[in-house]
Amino acid sequence: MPSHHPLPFDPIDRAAQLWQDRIGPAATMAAVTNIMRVQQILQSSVDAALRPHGLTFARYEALVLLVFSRQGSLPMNVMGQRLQLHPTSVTNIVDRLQADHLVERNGHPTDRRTTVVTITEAGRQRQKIATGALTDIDFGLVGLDDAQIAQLTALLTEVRRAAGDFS
Amino acid sequence: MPSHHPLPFDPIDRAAQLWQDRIGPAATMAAVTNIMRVQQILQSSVDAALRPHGLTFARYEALVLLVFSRQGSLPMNVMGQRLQLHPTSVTNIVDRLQADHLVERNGHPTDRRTTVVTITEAGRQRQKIATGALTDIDFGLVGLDDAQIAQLTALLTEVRRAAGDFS
DNA sequence: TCCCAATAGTAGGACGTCCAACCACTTGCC
DNA sequence: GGCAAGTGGTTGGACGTCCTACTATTGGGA
Repeated sequence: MPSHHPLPFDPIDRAAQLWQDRIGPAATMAAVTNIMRVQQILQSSVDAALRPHGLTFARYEALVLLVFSRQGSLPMNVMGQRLQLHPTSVTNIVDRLQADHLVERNGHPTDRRTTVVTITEAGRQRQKIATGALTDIDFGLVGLDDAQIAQLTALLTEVRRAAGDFS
Repeated sequence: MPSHHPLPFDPIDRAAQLWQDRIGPAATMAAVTNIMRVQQILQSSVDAALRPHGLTFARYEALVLLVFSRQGSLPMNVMGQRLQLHPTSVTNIVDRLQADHLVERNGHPTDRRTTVVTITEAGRQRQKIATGALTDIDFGLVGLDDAQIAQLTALLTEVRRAAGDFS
């Protein structure tokens, strides 16, 4: 969290009003700015909860993905597809998890281009602890009831679908 | 955009199902993951639209803030409050805008600790052009009608309020 | 069979964000 | 008046993301 004292007004709403006066319809701009800011808030909260456990949200997501996989292992390119990350981001994350002995890199038995990432027992334990820390703070998502959370998910899923994230 | 081919299924929804089976209620996790991913999509779209004009969304927002200010100038700390950025992020952004001759740094007349940032004429022109590029792509926000966009803004504003972003 | 396009992963660099630490200046209080 | 606490901004480092470029390997078609 940028740890600023809260403003006495909503800066996004104020910017939207000025935009409306000076430029034109501001609804889309306001929505996008809201997404950007809420993401930042959630990222901060989640990372703060994970810091004592030596993880970031990006690395935590990778651990969860591996825990959910059948063998506790996946090729790097599959991880990139599921987490929707650039190959270089996967390399970066796996580097750090490996340095922390939470995952291992192994060669693929038949395709020598492919690197298979396997979660270690330490990785499984770390993931469990981290999951507790995150559920304790509700992933930083505050202020909404169950119906509103479902509504939010539905709206954002529609955006992802329209953007061609999946079909 | 990570430029991956779209998956034939929604990876977030799949993760939520596994979470539900193995860990517990997944609604909050799914909502948070959706926000993270949609933010990433929007950031990519917006930055791609701005790249030909030598801007990023962060720098664009700073330019807009200055254009909207009365004198076209604001102290750095005020910029940080309005954009809800860490002081070091403001320094970084102003550095780059200044290197591009889109803003200037000046001393504050009475408080010598304070640095005042002023937009240049080139900055104003760049902002206009960039705004056109962004409105052309609807800020990357696709798939929602006006009512849904308003609904999304309302939900996210509530999250920001509950998180103590403003009062 | 052999070559070439496609695929998997990595290296290096840019960018934005944050934190910790630091210096300069200002303000408040004794 | 002077010192301590607070404020404003920068520097240096960590992290995650992306892009471009590169190597190694695979697989399909001439």
